[in-house]
Amino acid sequence: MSQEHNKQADPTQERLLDEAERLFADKGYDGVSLREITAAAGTHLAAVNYHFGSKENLYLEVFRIRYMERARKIQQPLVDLEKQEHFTPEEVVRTLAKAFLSGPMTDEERQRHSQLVAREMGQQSKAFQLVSKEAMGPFMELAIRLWQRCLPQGMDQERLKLVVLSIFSQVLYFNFARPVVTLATGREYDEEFVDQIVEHITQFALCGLNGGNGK
Amino acid sequence: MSQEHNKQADPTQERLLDEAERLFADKGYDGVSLREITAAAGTHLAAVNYHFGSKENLYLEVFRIRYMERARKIQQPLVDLEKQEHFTPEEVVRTLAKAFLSGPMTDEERQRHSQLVAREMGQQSKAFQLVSKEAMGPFMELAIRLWQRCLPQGMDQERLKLVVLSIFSQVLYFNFARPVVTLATGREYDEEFVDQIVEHITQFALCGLNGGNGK
DNA sequence: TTGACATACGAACACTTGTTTGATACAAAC
DNA sequence: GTTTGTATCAAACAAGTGTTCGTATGTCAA
Repeated sequence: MSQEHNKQADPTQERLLDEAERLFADKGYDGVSLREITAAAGTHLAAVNYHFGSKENLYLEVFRIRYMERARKIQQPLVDLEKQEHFTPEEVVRTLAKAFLSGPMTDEERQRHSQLVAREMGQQSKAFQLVSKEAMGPFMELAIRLWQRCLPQGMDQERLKLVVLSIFSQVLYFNFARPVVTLATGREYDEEFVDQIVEHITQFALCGLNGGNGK
Repeated sequence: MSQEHNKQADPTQERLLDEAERLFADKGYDGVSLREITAAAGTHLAAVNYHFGSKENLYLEVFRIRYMERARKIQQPLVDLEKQEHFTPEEVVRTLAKAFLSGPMTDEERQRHSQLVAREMGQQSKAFQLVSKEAMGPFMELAIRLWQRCLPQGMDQERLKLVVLSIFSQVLYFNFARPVVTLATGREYDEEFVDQIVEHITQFALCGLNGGNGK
């Protein structure tokens, strides 16, 4: 029945990674059991240790594979922007905000992405080291390069780093702390509201960039 | 030996709340066991169920008592500011940022405060409902009232809410995601750096307030 | 002394946790 | 056919989980 003689379309490993990511993002590492994950993936308990060795390694693989793949997708628009000859600071900020808040992924994926990383930001775990080295570090350097190229006046790198962190804190927050945002504003995360948030962050950061420099 | 015949100076309940808060902030609800907490508090396992009924209720009491007490302390400077006759938007922002980042509490307390609430922001738990209703809601209304009084031009409440959320995201992030900030900037959280962060957030937000409005 | 009450503590409870083992099925290679 | 390797699954493992129970200890009032 199958097109080819090789493995089926959606092998156990993939299903395990999918369900593990979903549940880890929802409840955190300690909040999910392997039985819950394997049941959701439609397989048996021992499959985790067979395919991934341990629970901790399954968690890390979620970051190495699923998380990093999305991180690259998110950075892509900024990578493309760098290839252009001219661009404005406003374009950089808006591209950045859009990439995190209304990029090509589904809404659920974006939320997962932020939830996963937000859980790791507070402590220095292996997952945190991976993310900060492979995703956040390069991302930060890229953003700084872009602004240093297009800002009319030079701005010292130290202040630029704080700016990047401020923007990053906002896109992260508006993604993962949705219950707070919804409660505070009374707005659901429909397309209109997300566009509004992107515009808000863009203006907010842009003024911070220009105004702070002028002072 | 004791001064009085009543309870000792630091009763079991208090020690339990202290250690529970510290460990919950560090490892999250599911990451800590009652045995770990009771051992740290120098008492026995059954003490938790005797004094608090259950693990979940101990967790909630940490928020009801320890967290809320600090939340009031943090809001106090803004409450005081509201009593004054005149103040500038810049004062509001700086007071707000200072309250969260360099207030009267110890540095460790501030970190705990942010870690605890950051863990709850993603989901709609009982602790989240408590915090958002008793602390974040009033805090947000207070900040909006202050700005509406002192901003030269009126600003619609909807945009003001987004501004408050943006500022809040930054103070939260710079407190609880310290590993990221330290890694990105190479700076430790000494007094000088904290002052720098406060100043950064102040300028950043202030420009966002004025600039965004003029557009 | 007697009784009542709050607190402290050890031991056990029933249950869940991550991990391991051994058996089974199935396909490809020799 | 035999062997080899991969994948699946049930069952059990030891360790850890939150909770409960019974009892001891101390203090204060009658």
